[in-house]
Amino acid sequence: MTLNFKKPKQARIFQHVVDEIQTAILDGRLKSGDQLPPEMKLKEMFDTSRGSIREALRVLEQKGLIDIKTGVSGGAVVRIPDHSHVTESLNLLVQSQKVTLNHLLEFRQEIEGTVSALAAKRARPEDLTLLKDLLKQARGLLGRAESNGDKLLEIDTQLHVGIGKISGNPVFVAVLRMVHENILNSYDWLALKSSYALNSNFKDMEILV
Amino acid sequence: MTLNFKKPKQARIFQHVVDEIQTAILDGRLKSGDQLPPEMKLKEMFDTSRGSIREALRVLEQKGLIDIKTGVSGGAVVRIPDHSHVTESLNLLVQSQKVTLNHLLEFRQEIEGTVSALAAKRARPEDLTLLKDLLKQARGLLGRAESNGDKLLEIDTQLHVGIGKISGNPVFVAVLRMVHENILNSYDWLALKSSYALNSNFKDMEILV
DNA sequence: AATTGTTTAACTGTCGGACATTATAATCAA
DNA sequence: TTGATTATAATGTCCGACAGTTAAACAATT
Repeated sequence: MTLNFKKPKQARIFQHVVDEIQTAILDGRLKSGDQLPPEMKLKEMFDTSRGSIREALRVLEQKGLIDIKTGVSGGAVVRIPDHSHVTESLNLLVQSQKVTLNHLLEFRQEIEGTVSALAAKRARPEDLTLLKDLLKQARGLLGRAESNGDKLLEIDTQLHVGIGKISGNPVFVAVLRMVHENILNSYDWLALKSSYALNSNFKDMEILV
Repeated sequence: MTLNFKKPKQARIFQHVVDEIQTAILDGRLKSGDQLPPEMKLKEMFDTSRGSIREALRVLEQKGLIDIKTGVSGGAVVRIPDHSHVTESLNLLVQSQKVTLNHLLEFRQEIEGTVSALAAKRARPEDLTLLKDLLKQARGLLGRAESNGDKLLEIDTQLHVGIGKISGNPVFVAVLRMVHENILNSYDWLALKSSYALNSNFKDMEILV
């Protein structure tokens, strides 16, 4: 037995505030778009100081759970959480070289293989025609290989995330989005536009169409 | 074109402090383990108030870039980055997206299949013996099926996340952790201890041992 | 000499008050 | 109606004070 004691980590008031509000958001008592009370009100509700409330709000903001506006009728608004914050924290790992581009590519490769198989079982006809169309566009752009990098990127994203959607499992969508965006971030994409990467990029989708 | 304007989002001092310190960490001027100056010193260095410094520290802490200790010679210490914060924000994203337990179970099933295959290719002998031992313990506990739920959970976690580690790809580890934690959250785990779920729980590991 | 107990001081944690800045909403003018 | 002006409710920022925590230095006890 390695005797794994954990330090109690001194309870801090702002942390309690964070937990309360976060729980309220996650279990639906606060829905996205809802306004939180102003800081002075929160300060009273939690019986604490404005400073502690503000520290809690900074954390919730960083977690992507609220947005904050200044001015009259401003304040904290519960946010629709999107993938951008996950992407950002994965990006931190990439930048600190804890995760490499190869890790990301390998992960995407593997996961797209399985999700494609799933998607194949569940795809409706209109899904397939959409995919087929996207693939056609992508190949067209690849053939020319000039200025249309932006358009290609857009289609690329739609393809990679699209199969997640077709699979019907939102967990795949979230994970695919996160990885995809980070790959885009760390790629010198244009330099590799005509390389092997793009030619094998859509490999897993082929089985679908 | 969807006309994607972005609001300037009013520069805030703490945000500037966050950016400066984060950049210093990411480009290596601050290495993990390094101590940041105490709040009073930072307040002078950035020519601002202690409150703004503290808000910045809360954000950096939430991002997983620093740890903070109280007491003499305490303060902010640059952290070894790990995947736990990716896991946490993935958790938030998944939890806020109407994900069902079935989605999670399906996702885990699929991803563990692929990651196991990867792990099989890369496992060193000591990895295998460790896995084998864990499996043995798990089966032992399952056979008895009494009080040792906690111990079983611990082994369960080590198994599910362990193959990610063996695969050598930290992205898998983060994602596996996320799925595992979320499954534990939504389960009335104890009620299902002896059900199908646990018996097929380790299926994908079998190919390894 | 090696524990155990005590004090010190350098930190973070918390509070209250004040004023600056921002941007909505109400008011008034054209 | 429209446009400019003003109030005002909120966040953003600063300061000063004290409480709580703990590593380290020191003293006492065996």
